[in-house]
Amino acid sequence: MPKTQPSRPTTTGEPQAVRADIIAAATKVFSELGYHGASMTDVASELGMRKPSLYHHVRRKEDLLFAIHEQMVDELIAETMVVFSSSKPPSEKLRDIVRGAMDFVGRHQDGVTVFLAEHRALSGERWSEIVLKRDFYERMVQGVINDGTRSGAFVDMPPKIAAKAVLAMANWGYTWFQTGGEMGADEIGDMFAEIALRGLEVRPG
Amino acid sequence: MPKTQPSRPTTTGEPQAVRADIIAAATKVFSELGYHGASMTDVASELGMRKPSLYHHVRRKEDLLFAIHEQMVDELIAETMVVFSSSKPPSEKLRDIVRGAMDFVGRHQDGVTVFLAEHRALSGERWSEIVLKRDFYERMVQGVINDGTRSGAFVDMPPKIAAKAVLAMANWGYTWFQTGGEMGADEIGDMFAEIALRGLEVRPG
DNA sequence: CCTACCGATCGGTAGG
DNA sequence: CCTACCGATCGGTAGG
Repeated sequence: MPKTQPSRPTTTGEPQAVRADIIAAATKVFSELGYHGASMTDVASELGMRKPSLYHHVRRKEDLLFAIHEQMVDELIAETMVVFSSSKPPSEKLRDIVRGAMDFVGRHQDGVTVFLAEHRALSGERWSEIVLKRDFYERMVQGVINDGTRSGAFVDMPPKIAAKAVLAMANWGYTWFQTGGEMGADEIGDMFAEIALRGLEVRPG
Repeated sequence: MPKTQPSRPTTTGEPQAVRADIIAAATKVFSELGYHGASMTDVASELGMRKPSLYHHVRRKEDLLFAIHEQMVDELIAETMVVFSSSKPPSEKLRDIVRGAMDFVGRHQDGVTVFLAEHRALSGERWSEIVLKRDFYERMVQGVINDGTRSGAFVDMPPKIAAKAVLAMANWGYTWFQTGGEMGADEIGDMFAEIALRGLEVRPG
């Protein structure tokens, strides 16, 4: 009795869904065990397949790590660009940025965990590529803060330090935020934005 | 009948300097390569010895990870207890806490990196032990914020969220602070404390 | 006898 | 998508 041929011996044109599933599985597994603590067998198991089958779709383990990083930073930049390009005043832009950052952490906690804590295994060139984008994001935030300072809305403080302080609140959320916990990411984002704005805004008094 | 006890590799009999050197080496190596990315050979090399010699002093790799965690959290608690137990008002205590936290990051950047990013490899029991101490530290900070809110000095905001926001600034510093950079940890700590206090204090106006 | 340390190798598992 | 493997390296330990 001859067995039926494999239904899908395609080598070109990987279906988008397959790649997305693989990245999603890798994101979950890497965030739980850490990049070096997770094996490709773990990722394959998450997908219901064996390691050699996974290697049919992925060349190297590091490629998955890079794909996760790229996905996260690209999406965060895209969302923040909308805010940055608006005609709102700096204080409202900063509020939207802090809210958006915390919301992003809530929506992509596993991906953010990998992005913020698992970059040491990336090659120098790939890490540089990610750093370039990450710095672009940070410069948008610094720009908003700088605009606020020059318009007299914010206190005079080095925009780099102020941006680090403000983004830290949301970034750090990846270590403790619980989906389905007492408070939602949106509520927490509102409070962080409140603290950040009170901390930076010049108020009459 | 009593026989002479063979000298086992006990922690108590170990010269303090040797153990301190080993923990220092592991801290450096783990922070650079990550716990799983670093081998015991790497740690041994850092000490100028071979791996089996290192194993004469250390039972398991995980013991080193735990020792680093314990050292960091114990020292941070000890330093913060002094501030917490003082008779200063909440706003000044919070300023000292933020300054102290950032200063701690500057003085122990490698150790803080391991403490904040490399805990997944700890066993459940040992991680629970660390979490207990970490939570004790956080409750001190929450207590200061709560005191400030009840005395009318701070705005009314959930102390847990406010503490997360304030501590995030310093914690996040482990990812970007550079010893010998433009600004010292003390200057950055002052600015973070300024943002945190402006963000939480109720000011007339 | 002790310590500190060595070269060699154990059972398993990593990425491929 | 599988079984069957590889060169290397992992954490940990043997005897001397």
